Amino acid sequence: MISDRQTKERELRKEQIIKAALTVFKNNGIEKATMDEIAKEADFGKATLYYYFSSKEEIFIEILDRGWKMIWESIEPVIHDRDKPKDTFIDALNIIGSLVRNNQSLFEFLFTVPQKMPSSLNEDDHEWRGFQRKMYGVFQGLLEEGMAKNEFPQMRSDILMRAIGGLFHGLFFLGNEKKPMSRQTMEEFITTFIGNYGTT
Amino acid sequence: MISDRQTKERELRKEQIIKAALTVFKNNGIEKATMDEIAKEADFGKATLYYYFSSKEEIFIEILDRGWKMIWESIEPVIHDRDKPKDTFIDALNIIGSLVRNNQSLFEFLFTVPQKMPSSLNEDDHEWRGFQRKMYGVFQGLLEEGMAKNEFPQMRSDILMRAIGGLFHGLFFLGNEKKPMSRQTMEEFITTFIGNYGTT
DNA sequence: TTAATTTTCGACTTCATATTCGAAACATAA
DNA sequence: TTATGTTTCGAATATGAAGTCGAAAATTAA
Repeated sequence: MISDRQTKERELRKEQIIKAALTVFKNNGIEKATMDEIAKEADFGKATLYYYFSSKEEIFIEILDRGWKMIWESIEPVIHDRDKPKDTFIDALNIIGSLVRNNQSLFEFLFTVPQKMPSSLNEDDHEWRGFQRKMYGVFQGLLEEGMAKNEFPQMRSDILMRAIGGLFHGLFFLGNEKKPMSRQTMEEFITTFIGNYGTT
Repeated sequence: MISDRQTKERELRKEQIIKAALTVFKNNGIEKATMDEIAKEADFGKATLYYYFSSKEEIFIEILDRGWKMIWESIEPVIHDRDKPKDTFIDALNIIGSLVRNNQSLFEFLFTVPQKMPSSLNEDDHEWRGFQRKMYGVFQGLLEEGMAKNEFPQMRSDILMRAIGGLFHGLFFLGNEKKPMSRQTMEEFITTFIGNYGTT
């Protein structure tokens, strides 16, 4: 018999573990994010982690699923405005920028860990993959529509995507100082690099 | 007594091992780049690898040292022309682009592995670090001089560096198709993104 | 040809870390 | 209070990969 409250408490404990995992990741880097470390940080015994998650990977997957879902739900409301694709594009980028700013270590995890972990994390059939794909699709669509309207330079949209993706990544995650990039600075960059063509 | 020929043969075998390491890295990803795999690929016994290199890390360091040295020596001849910083900047980028195009997997290693491997690879006192630092210094210097001459947008040069670094990285190493980026496409991007200000 | 030197090797050891086990502590319902 | 279910845990096990060992094979010098 599992009461409502118990379910909630479990949820809370899972949350606690996830948070600890991210803390360890932030403080010690992904390589030191061992189950022992996470357990210590979460203030649980190691075996308890396995009571809540069936594996280390499942913890990571849960973080990815939640994170990408959050990203998707944050941009979803603005992306249907297809009137001025470039503005919409920049709006969406800005939204993601704010998210990153508010929780740098979560997003560093979302954006960089899958590369580093070639385990089954990257298999195509995870929920988060779907959100990621949808997001890329939307951005690329906006680029294409924007090009059609001459709001962007005429280039192969997939390559342009890569370039912008790299740019964004560089802005937020490269370099030593892990200070969050201010909205203003980011907008400056975005408009400088991709905002100098056509209308507006 | 070690003859000249013997020394050369040793060098050759080291080369062979390094090559195998890169092949394994390319085919199976960094995580599967185990000593066993590398040995199999190089067609040596595992212990033989340790006859030539004192550790796995030493193999990686040797790759990094050679690679960054190559990069440095390739751009060194052009970077002293401080007349038109932007042109010099783009020349240097193009040179690196050609190198990457000729040996994608080597440069993927050079540019992405250190991030993924937090071991002592990243300690400051490796030869390759010196070359890397010099290269960044040169690029950043060119950006600053270029800004002074209004050839680049006015921005914090360190952040602009990150952005361009990310952009370059995205162009060559993001996305699925690992086809090399053509020189033409790359130049288009570079000029589109950073070549639209001031003189020419 | 033989002795010394150099090179090669697979089996073994070591080590770090994920995962499991079984028992205890705790909570809940009767 | 007792029986049943839930949660916790540290100690043990399993696994995978780096690195070592001592002997054998190959090469060289005499």
